[in-house]
Amino acid sequence: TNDKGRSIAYQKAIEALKRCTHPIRSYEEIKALPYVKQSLADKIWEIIRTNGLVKLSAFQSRDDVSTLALFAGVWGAGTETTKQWFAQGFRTLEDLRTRARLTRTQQIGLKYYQDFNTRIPRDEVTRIETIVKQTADEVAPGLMIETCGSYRRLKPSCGDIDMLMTFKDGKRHIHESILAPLIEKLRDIGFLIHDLINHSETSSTSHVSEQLTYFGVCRLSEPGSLHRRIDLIFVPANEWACSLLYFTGSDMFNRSMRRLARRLNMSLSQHGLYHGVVRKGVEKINTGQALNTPTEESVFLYLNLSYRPPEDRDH
DNA sequence: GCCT
DNA sequence: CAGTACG
DNA sequence: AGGCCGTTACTG
Repeated sequence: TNDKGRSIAYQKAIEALKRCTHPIRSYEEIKALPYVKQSLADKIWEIIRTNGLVKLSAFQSRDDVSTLALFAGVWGAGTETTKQWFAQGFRTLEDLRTRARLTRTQQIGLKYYQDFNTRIPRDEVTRIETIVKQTADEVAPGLMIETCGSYRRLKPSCGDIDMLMTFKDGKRHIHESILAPLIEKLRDIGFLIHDLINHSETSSTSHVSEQLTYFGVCRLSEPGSLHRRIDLIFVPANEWACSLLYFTGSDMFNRSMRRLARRLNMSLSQHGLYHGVVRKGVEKINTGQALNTPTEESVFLYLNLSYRPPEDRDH
């Protein structure tokens, strides 16, 4: 439903369950897990006992719930849009295609609905990575490129491809005129099929950061290859570590690390780690000072955390 | 829904 | 601005 | 009781 906080609580409980290595024998053992109390323990116990959950089955078979879940698979459509579509009487993807008013990105999201919702095997990500790196060597030499996301966390399959880039020579500045050719070349060789977000060409006047974002759709030339979501992010060298941290995730890991930073009167984002931050409620009175973060390890150190390699960052 |  | 997206 | 990530970034 709309309850954001509850959804987060459920996710935390799920992660706690995944972390639990020993077999669960009793109701009390469940309740002893972090983020699992009465309500969730009851539900988990029912799942263990009956191999299902009456309330969940009833929920999932509701017409609105299953339709909203279907529509949520369209990239570019979120809770509000899917609710609107349902209210307008649409029930199938064909309804959306023929009758719904779609934004440009939603049209792409719908067109490749099946492909985007199919996981990408590691070795395909590796092949895609190779193409981007080779092309970068040709048209924008001197880039350091790291494939992040679940790939860097060593997952056997990935939802999309996340590639982070900066100049090996930290003194060079990220600039549209250098990066647009890379996107263009990738398009020319038939690798990039569509743009979803292309900051490298529509350089906005308002952006203060040097970060450039490209979200698009790519496909390997081999017959039968699916269309894949690819994100290319270009960052200045001084933001490399925090960007690497951010782009590697997982999302829950990032959020807990940012919460910790906040508790320590610091602030952490993909741009950097700041200390001496003064907040009053939600707004910052003082933005604090940027800390020098040459490596991911340095960020862990500032936060008094022992280092965790990417494969241990699922939560 | 759980934590502080 | 609201909505959606990224990890 | 109030928070649950980011003064995150982009679209329309």
